[in-house]
Formats: sequence, structure tokens, C-alpha cells
Amino acid sequence: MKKITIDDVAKHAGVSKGTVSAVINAKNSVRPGTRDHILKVMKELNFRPKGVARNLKNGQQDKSIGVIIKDLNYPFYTSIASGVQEYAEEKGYSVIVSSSENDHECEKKFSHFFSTKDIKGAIIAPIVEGSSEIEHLFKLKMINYPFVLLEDVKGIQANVVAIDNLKAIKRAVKYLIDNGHTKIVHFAGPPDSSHTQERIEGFRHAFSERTLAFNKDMIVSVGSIYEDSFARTIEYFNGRSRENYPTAIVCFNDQQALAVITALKELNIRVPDDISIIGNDDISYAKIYPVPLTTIRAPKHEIGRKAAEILIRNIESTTLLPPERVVLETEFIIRESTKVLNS
Amino acid sequence: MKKITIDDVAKHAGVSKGTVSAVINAKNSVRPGTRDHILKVMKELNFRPKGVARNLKNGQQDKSIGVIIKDLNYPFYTSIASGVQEYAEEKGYSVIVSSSENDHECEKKFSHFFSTKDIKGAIIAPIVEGSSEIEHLFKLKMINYPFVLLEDVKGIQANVVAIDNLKAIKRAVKYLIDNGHTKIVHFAGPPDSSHTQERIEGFRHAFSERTLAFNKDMIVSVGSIYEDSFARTIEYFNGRSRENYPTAIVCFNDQQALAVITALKELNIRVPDDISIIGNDDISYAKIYPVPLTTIRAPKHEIGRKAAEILIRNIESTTLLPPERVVLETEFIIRESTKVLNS
DNA sequence: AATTATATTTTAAACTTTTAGAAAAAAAAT
DNA sequence: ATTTTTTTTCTAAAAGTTTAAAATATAATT
Repeated sequence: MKKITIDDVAKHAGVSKGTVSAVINAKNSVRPGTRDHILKVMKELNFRPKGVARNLKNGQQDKSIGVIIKDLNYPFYTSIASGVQEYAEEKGYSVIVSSSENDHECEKKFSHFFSTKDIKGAIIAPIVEGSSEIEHLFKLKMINYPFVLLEDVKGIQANVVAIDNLKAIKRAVKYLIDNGHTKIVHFAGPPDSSHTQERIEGFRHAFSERTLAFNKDMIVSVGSIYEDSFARTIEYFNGRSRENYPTAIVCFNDQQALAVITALKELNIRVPDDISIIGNDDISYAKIYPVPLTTIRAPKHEIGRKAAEILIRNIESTTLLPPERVVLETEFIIRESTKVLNS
Repeated sequence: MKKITIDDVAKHAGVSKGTVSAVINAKNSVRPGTRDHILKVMKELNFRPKGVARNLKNGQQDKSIGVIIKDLNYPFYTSIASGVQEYAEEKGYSVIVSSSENDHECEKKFSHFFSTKDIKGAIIAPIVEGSSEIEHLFKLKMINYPFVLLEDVKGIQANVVAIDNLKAIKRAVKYLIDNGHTKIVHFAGPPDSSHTQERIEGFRHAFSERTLAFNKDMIVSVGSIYEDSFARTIEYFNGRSRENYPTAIVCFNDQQALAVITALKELNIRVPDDISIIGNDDISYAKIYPVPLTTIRAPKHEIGRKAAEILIRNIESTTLLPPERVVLETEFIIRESTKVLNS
């Protein structure tokens, strides 16, 4: 059951391994007869040359970077990946993408994988929930492996490209307040994500800047998974009388917002007539939601490009560069899921 | 400008490279003092151990497969990739995804990349347009590199997991015919894709089975890119008088269908009242389209799982397996973008 | 304090799989 | 028979890891 190497093929074919190598690399220095014979033996033994070893000698002709996102099916992440690919390709790098599916082990596995497979650097959307699982990032730092995070990770000094969540949410909530909403709640994201924290903070700040009372019942922990969000929404509204309904919900992201809207429809609550909804991210489908979504646009493409730029700068530098931290601006997009209350 | 190796670090730190190796691998066999010193030297020289070489000795502890899709932002492909990941993980494989962005060079690059980086096998959604660019697939075959195609490629004997496009479209068109539509057109996909061909064939067959005349004006070459589809739709309708409008359009895929619907809205043509639209794929957003889309559901997850299954079987086999060809069934989903004509 | 036994660190050399290029051998051409 | 060309073989190199042996440190005993 041991692995077939080029030596085995050479022995079976009765030639030297150099000749086999020449066949593999389609050199024309080998006589057709010998060639065919070796090819046949290769098939018989099902020999697969080990790419790793091939590359050892060849050196690093192909440059590539990796992206670890959390969800392959959430357009927010794939848009970022596209931005990365766009910039990387300009600089002659290929891009490979992996999804951690929100699993710590998985993220760890991929970061090891990248650093070990001659992938020159990585852009990582780190899972921050459950926190403190960051030895693998330390490991990357130790071996000076270049990487960029898409979210702050407590305890790690690293390159980060982020967005100003606090400011973004503050803007959205103030919009609601200024248009007559008072009973506003925030459906928060995954508990330990810095995004979640920052958005809650922004929500708070909006109230404080408008000198309105904030209380912590306004924050509902919902998460970002579609099914969970749907279930939590049903629960939330079944648990209170109509007069205690909020007039507006600020959602953690567009995916959650869609779940909320769908749940609300189930409950016969109209959007935006009964309740206004604000999303977050502005994924490309947000504008075609059952009711086009008012949302906060994250510059996804830009995030990707910027992260790629920093990463490649680090890859190509011969000296160790100090960590950079870039914060990008968001844009508030008003569509039809919010209603102005003339109170 | 030469690459820093472990030898350089060893020399600078005044230790043997075995010790440096121990530090890199976080072995606890090295005294803290020495460790810190070596770490410092590593930082100073910005030394990055070459993963390729690290893995040479270790062998293949981490198993992984690659997926090459055509578009990172089209949910059809990411759903397939998710299916792959699901199955692969059950079998202990990691998955990395790359997008060729419909570029032949890119596809080639990635297939070389995978075969060369100890990625055990690949699942490829081949670009068939412009055809005949298939030497890279031949190359893979030559070195017995395991791979599965998601579409037939003329001239290549390989594992394929596909769907029965002909049957699927036939079913949809017959549905339209049986519900009173006669002026039906098909907005076809990229010219040289086998999907496009098969779907056109299916369209034809439906007419023939219902003994209705088919003529080639019923096939409009539109492609699958959103912007193109939008523009071609506007063009198409501006180029003819109202009485020559079709009553139904069968689209190449859901993305195209969305572009068509959006263009139609622009032109003040109502869906489904003036024109019925049928999509293809049933991407997860299809049901929340401005008008929920009647479409043909491709078993995306299943495609991914099946492809992964075949791939891993091939990877783990010590003998060369004969190519498999699997055709999966589709499902016709009637939503609100089609109207029954009582003629 | 010296000696011995034991445990911990460090080193040097062997090893991993393939490729590149030089040298040798064989075949073909003059 | 000699030269040229083609084919094959041989050896070094790539950049780390591993391992057995050597060196050093620590502990125990006298």
C-alpha cells in the first residue's frame, strides 16, 4: 500500500528515472517507443508524480494567495473574494478560496494548509465567536507568514482591513429616530464577533447622541444564520403583545434581514407599514428582496482589493513590515423596507 | 535578493538547522533562551520556511481537493462547491475553490496549480466556449491526476457529473405549450457551452413532440452575463413591434432571467401578465425575485456530492478506474413568473 | 566537592521526491 | 571507421525534517 514513486515506474519500465521524468514533462528527448512504454507502465501502476517534489526543484514560478471566508454561499464574502482576485490578478497572483463554514478547526486547518503549500499569503475572515482560539494565527506570525484579517482579533497584532461598523449603524439608527421611530430594536449577530459588538455600540451611541434612553432590551441576540434568525424572529414576536412591537428593526446583516422579513410575512406583519427593516452589507440581492431592502452598503470589492494590496506588499517585502490597519467607509442606502413615521 | 533559507537562519543564530527546525515546529525540546534568540533572528531576516520542503518529508498528512468554478458570485456554482465540501469533509478532505472567471488561461493555470501543489484531485466546471483548449486536461490525464468534470468536454474521456438539460428544458417548454403559449422563444446561453446546445436541443424536441413548427428565430443568443443579458433583452424588444412579442421566454439560467425581468420592467412589459419567464438552476434567490421565478431546479448540492464521491474514489484507488458518467435529474418548479393562457 | 547517573539540548548526517544538466552509451549518418 | 545525433544514465540540488549520537546541564550519591 506504499506510494508509487518515479523509482517504481523506472524499475518496472526498465529505464532510469530521468527518462520517466522526461516523459512526464513532455520533453521530446525520448524515443516514441520508450515513451509509450513508460506511459503504459505509468497507467498500470497508476503512478501520480508528487507535485510537491516537482515544485521543489522548479522553484516558485506560480504565485498565489489564499482567502479563507466563513460562508461560500453568502454573497458578502464572495464579493470580497472577487475584489481580492481582481487585484491579485493585476499583480500576477492566483487566488484560491476556502470556506471555514464557521468552524474553528476548519479555519485552523486551512491556515496551516496555506502556509504549508507554497501559497504566498492569506486573507482571513476570522471566526471570532468562542474567541481565544487563535494559536494558529500566532503560529502564522511566528513563521512570518504574511496575512491580513478582515476583522479585528483581540490579542493579535496583524494587518486588518475593516469597516467602520459603529459609525454605519449610528447613521442608520439616527435616520430612524429622525423619522419618527422610537421603538427600535437591534437584532444582533453572533455573540463574540467584533462586528456584533461594534454594531451594538453604534446603536447605543445613536440613542445617546439623540439624548434618548437606551435599555438593553433593545438588543436581541439573533445570530446571522438564516434558519436561526427565522426561528428567533417568530419567537420574539410570539412572545409579546402587538402594542409592544417595535416599529423598526436594525438587522445584523442582509441575510438575517431576509429571514426576518420572511418570518414577519408568516406572522402577517407588513414591511414597512407595520415594521421598518434595515439590513447590512448590501449584498447584490438586497435590492430584489420581496421588499427592496434599506441597508448599509459595505464596500465589499474595495475591502478585497485593499486586503490584497496589503497582503501582496507584505509578501514581496524582504523586510518585516509593521502591521497596517485600514478602516473603510460605508454608505447608507435607502430603499423600500423603511417607512417615515409622521408622529 | 536570494531567498532566505533555514541555513541562513542557523548560521546567523549560531546553531544547527535542526534546532531552527525544532523552533519552527514548536517542539518543546529547545531551551527558551535559544528559542527566543532564534525567533528574533527569524524576524530580523524575515525568514519564511518554504512549505513545499516542509511537506516533503512529512508526506501527505493533509488531504485536500480543489474545485474550479466559473463564477464565484453565481450561487449555482457556490452551491455545488458546498456540496463538494460537505461530502469531502465526511471523508476527511479539505476543499479549496478557485474561479476561472470564464477565462481559459485561468482554468489552465489552476489545473496546473492543483496538480502541482499536492491537491489530491480536482472538480472542474470546464469552460467549453471557444472549445478545443483542452491540452491542460490531457496533461492531467497523462499524469493520472484524478479529476471530475461538471460538463461534457468533447474529445476528453473523463469522469463527468451532469444534469439532463435536454429533458429538463423539454419539460418546461411542453408545460408552456400545454398551457396555451405558442409564441415561445429561448434566450440561449454562451454559444459553445454544451449546456447551451443541450438546452436548445430540448427546446426543439418539445416542439417536435407536440408537432408544432420550430424555426430558428425562436433561439436568441444572449449569453449568461447579467449586463449582456440586460442589453440584449432591451435590444430584442426594441427591434420588434408589440404584436411580434413572444408570450413566453425560456431563459438559459436564473441570472439571465433576472436580467431579462429587470429589462422588461424598464420596458414596461409585465411579468407574467404580458410575458411568462422560466429560469434555470433555481438558485436560492430565485424564490425572492421581484416575481418569484418559475424555474428548473438543478440538484446543485447533489451534483457537488456526487462529483466529490467519484473524485475521492479515484484518488483512493490504487488502480486506474474507468471514467464514470452520471446524469442527475432536475425538477420543474412552478412559481409566479409564468401564466396560464386560456386561449 | 567530586563523581556518577540521568535528563535535556544540540548537532551532524541521512532522508524525502523529483528535476536539471553533464556524461556515457547507443544508434544513425557520413 | 569516425563523427554526429539521439537516448539513456548518473549525480547533484532543492529546503526542509528526522534521528541517532554527542554535548551539556541537572540531580543524586558519596
